[in-house]
Amino acid sequence: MVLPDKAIDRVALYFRALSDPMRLRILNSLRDSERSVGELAEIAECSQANVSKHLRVLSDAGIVSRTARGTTILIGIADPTIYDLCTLVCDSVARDLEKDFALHKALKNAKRA
Amino acid sequence: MVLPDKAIDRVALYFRALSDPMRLRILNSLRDSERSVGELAEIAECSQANVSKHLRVLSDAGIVSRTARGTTILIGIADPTIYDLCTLVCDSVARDLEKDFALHKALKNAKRA
DNA sequence: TGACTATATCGCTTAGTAGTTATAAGTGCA
DNA sequence: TGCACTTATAACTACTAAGCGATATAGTCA
Repeated sequence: MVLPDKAIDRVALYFRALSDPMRLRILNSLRDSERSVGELAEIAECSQANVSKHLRVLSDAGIVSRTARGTTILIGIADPTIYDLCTLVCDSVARDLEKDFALHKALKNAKRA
Repeated sequence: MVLPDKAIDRVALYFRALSDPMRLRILNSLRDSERSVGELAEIAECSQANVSKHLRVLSDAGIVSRTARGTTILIGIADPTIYDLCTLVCDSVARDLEKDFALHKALKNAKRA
């Protein structure tokens, strides 16, 4: 498959939006319900200014949506695909960790022998 | 779902490995077959040193494997999951672009009216 | 209108990373 | 042993991004 450079850049940008622990924490806390910026700051244990910047990255990537609700802004998931992505990656990471663990165990056994 | 911080960091690292256009190009050219570092540098139009660094990032994330074959090193895909990921993201990006396009068209029509 | 609340943005510092060139390290071969 | 070839690393520059505090903006209510 040949992908045009622009598409590749776009895909890279999407992955980049998901490449920060703080942003993943934010997304994780949006699984069940929408939340205000303030709530997210509290949950993610992070300053409001910082959360706001991360939300900007996420909404630029089209992952997150904002809805003005009175004086607050509700943040929700615009693209549920991310949870499929995260599930895939989690599985992959888990397999990797198991492999590490198995290797570690094998080394320990080898040393004992 | 509550994820431990370490797991989140690991997932973020995985996404980060996929968040660079050059690395995506490299991975894209590994779809059909393994390739040497030199070949990858040629395909991706990028210096050998740079490719080497990108490959380090990819193999640290467990995405790519290296096999010494004589004097060269063959790079292959260790975790085919990435292609599922890329497909999902490509679809999502495509939807987004269509939305942009529809919006653009609507705006043009509105202006004309 | 003015005070209050919620969110976004600015300026700054620090850290990380993509790219470069030059060089080192490893392997196979004459 | 020394040469050619392939890959990895080091040192450097330039750029990007994360974090913080302070400030600006915008909506709501008295």
